[in-house]
Formats: sequence, structure tokens, C-alpha cells
Amino acid sequence: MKEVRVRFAPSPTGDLHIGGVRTALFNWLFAKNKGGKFILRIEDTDEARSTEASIQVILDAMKWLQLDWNEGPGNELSKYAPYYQMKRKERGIYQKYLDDLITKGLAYLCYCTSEEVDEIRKKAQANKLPPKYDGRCRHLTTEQRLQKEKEGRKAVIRFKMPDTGVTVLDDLIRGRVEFDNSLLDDLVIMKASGVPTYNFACVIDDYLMDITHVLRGDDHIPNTPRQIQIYNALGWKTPEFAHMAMILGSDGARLSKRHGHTSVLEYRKEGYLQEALINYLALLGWSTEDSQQIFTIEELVEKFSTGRCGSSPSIFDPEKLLWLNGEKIRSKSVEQIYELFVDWLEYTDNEKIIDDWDKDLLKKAIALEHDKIKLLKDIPYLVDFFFVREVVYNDEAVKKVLLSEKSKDTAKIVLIESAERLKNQQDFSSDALEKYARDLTTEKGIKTGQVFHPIRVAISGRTQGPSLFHMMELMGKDEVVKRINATVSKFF
RNA sequence: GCUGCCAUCGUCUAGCGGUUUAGGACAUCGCCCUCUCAAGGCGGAGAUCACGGGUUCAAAUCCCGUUGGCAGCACCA
Repeated sequence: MKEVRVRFAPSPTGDLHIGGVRTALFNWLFAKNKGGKFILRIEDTDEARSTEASIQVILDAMKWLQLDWNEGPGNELSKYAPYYQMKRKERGIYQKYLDDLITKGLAYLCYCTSEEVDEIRKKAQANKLPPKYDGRCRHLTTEQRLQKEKEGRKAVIRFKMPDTGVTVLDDLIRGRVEFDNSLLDDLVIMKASGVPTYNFACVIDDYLMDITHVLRGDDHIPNTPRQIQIYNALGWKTPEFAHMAMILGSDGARLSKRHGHTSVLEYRKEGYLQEALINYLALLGWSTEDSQQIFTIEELVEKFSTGRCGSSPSIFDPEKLLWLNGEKIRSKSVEQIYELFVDWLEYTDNEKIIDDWDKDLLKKAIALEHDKIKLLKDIPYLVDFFFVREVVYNDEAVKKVLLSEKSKDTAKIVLIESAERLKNQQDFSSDALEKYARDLTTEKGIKTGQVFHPIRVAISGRTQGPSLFHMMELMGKDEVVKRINATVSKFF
């Protein structure tokens, strides 16, 4: 059995977006599942838009997502290298096949300008005909060619499409799809600049790199018959194709800036975990029979198959992603979350936030807020009151719990007495503190909330936070007493 | 305009001709737990399976048509 080889072949013309990641992921999962190879190839033949920065973004994103490649940039010694199409072009890899096709009469030089071709297409469209180049340069004589060149025209190379019959695509996800050859036009396979176009370079490289399966977005379906024809012309067997449905924005339109983050790295900045993004993306366009939602990477690798990929498009739902991220964080140990958090601070250049924080206290604070963390970026806000010198009081909290007509008298008494008594509290464990607080309510004949809430606000400045007595225990007696005293003198 | 792809709760999906009063998940609502916020538990609401024709004893499931959405139609990939 031939080794499975798949590739992810992004063009470095912008950020790596959600759809691209899903394509990369499914290829990666497929390769892993089959014990095959996953190849990363950079399709940088768009001279105008390809950028070095964009290549870097792709590489960084793939690394963060842990979609490691068996071959690709960095493996320049491989027999399949290089993995950048422009480098391959420089080595003359494509020229050979271009010459071959021209010699065989399967491709030809075309001197039409873009304007002329546009004109031809528009005319066809006006007549309700498929917009298609008419092949007028197919049979140029040598004199005509010389004449065109004398006019200073530069030639492109066009592929001669068969104009009868059908091209059949046997898609792993969609089954049989037929295309009428008469609708396919003579596509440009080499630009006037001498650089091959996508449809050509892609075929050559997939063949040369022994790619066995091409998994890509279904926006490529219209390209497939053209590519199949090129394979045929070169006498090559086609790889298997699997076209997955697209990921759309909330309004059903193609995912774009309007729908929130487009670049994966923005999700990293927000504090999403790579495994949450991976898990979520796996759920878009693929499912198991029991509709399982939460997967480890290993489970994904084990269970993935193209046969269970859906053919209808799906809408990207940020809320579900957020839920999944919380799920993943909750499944981690405090130590793991701490590590992840430190990495995130470093990545977002925010290390100074925790510079003077006691790391041991931070871990314990994280433990108290463990179930509440949805994003890594939530952590600072969730625990920062443990580390401040002076409590930052939330106005609403103070108004409601300390200063309202209803609460202020009892709050004052509770705080003054607590400051006094807690100073002498021997056992500062959460259990003992809870007993203390409950005893106080009985003694004063008031409700638990009338004791718990003022203390909470006094020591944290907020009405929300971890379990009160665990929070006090962690803060320690001196700090708690100090904060209560400070609160009393500030407000009463 | 031409060609192609797609169509089950708001969203992601299960379903491969009878076991379906269409199952699960997110979101939403209610209750429980509870010192707050979460998390968790329980429960509710939410889908005439886009529509119309067939085929069949039987269709969300097969076929045809219609409608709608999306994609492609570059010397972009």
C-alpha cells in the first residue's frame, strides 16, 4: 500500500485564517490517521501579494497549533525540496513541463492582452454564454507570432482544454461530479512574467511531491476539472480529491473581518487554547456517529475520516468556541493553567503584569477561580485583588453593600467587630473562618449575607469572587485585618 | 449571466427506507446546589426534516423539479 502523503498549501498573501486552519487540520488529521506524511508547501507565485511577513505568520500559527509538518520549510535537504514555489520556479522545475506540453501541442503561446481577454469574456456573457477565452491564439503561424512580438507583446502560455466530452471528479466527500469540457476555457498556465499560475504549479508539485490525497475547501471544486485535464495531458494519474464544505460567518457570507477575528493568532492573543480551537474546528464539517463534542487531539487522530465529513457549509459560532475553551481549561491542572498563562503573558508581551506577584499565591488564587476561567486573558482580572497594596473598590459594590440605607449600619458593625476579633483568630483556615462568620450572624441575629457580603467587599472591593473563606484563608490574617480596617476608615 | 456545490431546532450536528412522539452539543429559559460570580445537576422551550411532485406497503432518508444560500467564472491562489 502506497504511503499517504497530503499537503497544506497556503498562499502567503495575508493572515492564516480560520478556514485555512481547518483545511490544514483536516489534512494533518488525515495524515496522522493513515500513518502518512503531512507536507507544508508555500504557494507564493503571486508576486504582487506574497509577503515574507505572511510566510512567518503561517509558520508561527502552524507551530502554535502544533500542526507539525513532516516536510516543508526547514527541510531543504529532502528529496522533495524546496517547498516554496518561487524557489522551485527558479530551479526551472516547471519549465520542463511547460516545454513538454508545447511540444506535444497541448499548450500554446497566447499574445492577447488582459484587456482583449476581458472583452472576449464580456461579450460571451452578454450573449448569456459561459465567459470563456475563445482560443484565438491556438493556431498562430510563425509569422503572426513574430508580428505580435515585434509589437512588443509578451506571451503567456495557455493550456489547450479539450472542448468536447466531460471531466469526472470522483470526490471522497461528494461522490461523482461531472463537468462539461466545452465550458472549460484555455487557462493560462504561465504568466507573461514567466511564473507559473496556481492551477499549473499545484498539479506539477502535487505530482512531484507524490501527493496521494488533496483535501481542500470546496471553493476549489471549479479548479479541479482544469487540474485533472493537466494531469491527463502530462500522462499522470490524479490524486484522490476530497472537497470539504466552507466555514461561513454568522450571516452566511464568507468569513471575514466583520465576523470578528480572522487570523488564528488573534485567537491566541485572546487567550484561547490551541486544543480548543482545534477541537472546535474539527466539529465544523466533521462529526462522529454519537455526535461527540469534546475530543483530545489523540481521539481526533484516531477517529477522523473523510467519510464522515459533511458536504454542507457551516457557520462559525464564537460562543461555542468560548464554551469549549472553558471546558479545556477546566480539564487542566492548576500547574498547567499557570504554565499556559505565563506563556500567554509572554506572547502578548504582558509579563510585567505579574512581575511583583507572588507565584505561589498566584497558583493558589488560580485554583480558587479554576472553574471560572474561559480565556487566559480573564486570569489577571479574576485574581489581581490578591496582589494589590490597596483595595480598588468597585463603586457599585460599595454603594450596594456598604453604604446603602438598608445595609450601612450592620455593615459598619460587622466590619469593625470583625477587624477586632479576626485579629485574635487563632485558626485562620476557611472552615474556622466560616464558623466565625456564622456564629457572628447568630449572635447579631442577622442574615449570613449581611456578614459575608460586607467582608467580601472590604477585602476584595467587589461583590464577585472566589468562595469567601477560602479567599480569606489565602490572603492571610494580617492582610484581611488590614483591609477591613482600611475599609472602615475610608467609608465609616 | 454561465457552471457547480449545498439545504434537519437560532447555531454545530446524529440520522444511510420501518426501532423516530427526529437524538446529542452550544446558546436560551426555569429549578436545585450556594456566601457572590461561576462550575455542576435536573428539567423546559425550540425542527410542519426548504417547498412541490413522484418511487414504495412504508421517506428526513431514494428520484425529479422549484426555490433559496454559497462558491467559481483573473497573467489571484
